Amino acid sequence: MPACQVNKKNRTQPDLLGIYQLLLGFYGHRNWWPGETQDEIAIGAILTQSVAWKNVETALARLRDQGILTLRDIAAAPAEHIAPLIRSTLYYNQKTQKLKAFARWFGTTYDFDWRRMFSTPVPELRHQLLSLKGLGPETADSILLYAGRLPVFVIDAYTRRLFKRLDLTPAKDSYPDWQQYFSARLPVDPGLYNDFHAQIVHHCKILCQPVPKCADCPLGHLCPGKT
DNA sequence: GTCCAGGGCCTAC
DNA sequence: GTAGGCCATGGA
Repeated sequence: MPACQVNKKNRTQPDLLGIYQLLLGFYGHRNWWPGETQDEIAIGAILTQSVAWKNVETALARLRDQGILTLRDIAAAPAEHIAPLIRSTLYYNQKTQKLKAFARWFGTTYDFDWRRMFSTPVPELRHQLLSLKGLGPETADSILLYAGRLPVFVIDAYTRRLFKRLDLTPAKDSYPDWQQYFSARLPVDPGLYNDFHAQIVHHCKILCQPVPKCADCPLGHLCPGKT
């Protein structure tokens, strides 16, 4: 029987910090968002919606090739110029509009100045981001955590998959409930939030796939194999 | 050919 | 409030 199929009542379940420490011990510090600048992090956060990161890398490289490196460039470029460059990220017409809407708002509201933007109180800034068309909670929180280094835990499909398998879930399967579940159980630490989420993504790409690779999994003994 | 990948919006009920 | 369709590429 794979380790992750062990009956859950026979398991001793550690807390979330314990899970993080197991992943950290296995994979090492990942401290990450795969983007060079704050502008790239924000662009990548929008482009990665519902698509594998590899496709985002292709799009970012094409944008760079055309000299579109910043949100100021995105705001200035015509939509018909941007769309073909980001074809690899699926729903490219929608994403072009999302990128331009965010870039325009960033320019008019904060003059493309991240420091100015992140001096806004977090709840107010998050509310502003969520009011933009095309930015939902995951994208907004990715920008706050990874571009702004603010203590906002990001919930994504990987996080839900892994912790559902571990049977560590909030009562309700909604974004705010998941976020509250993590926030209430972890110290307020953007560095921890960053690396924990990075560990989850890395772990899910390698081992906690739709068909899990239980034999090599550092969490296998904790996981009842649920999906 | 089929399935799925780091969402979010909109509509119908 | 919630389920389901839509968006529409690329790699396994």
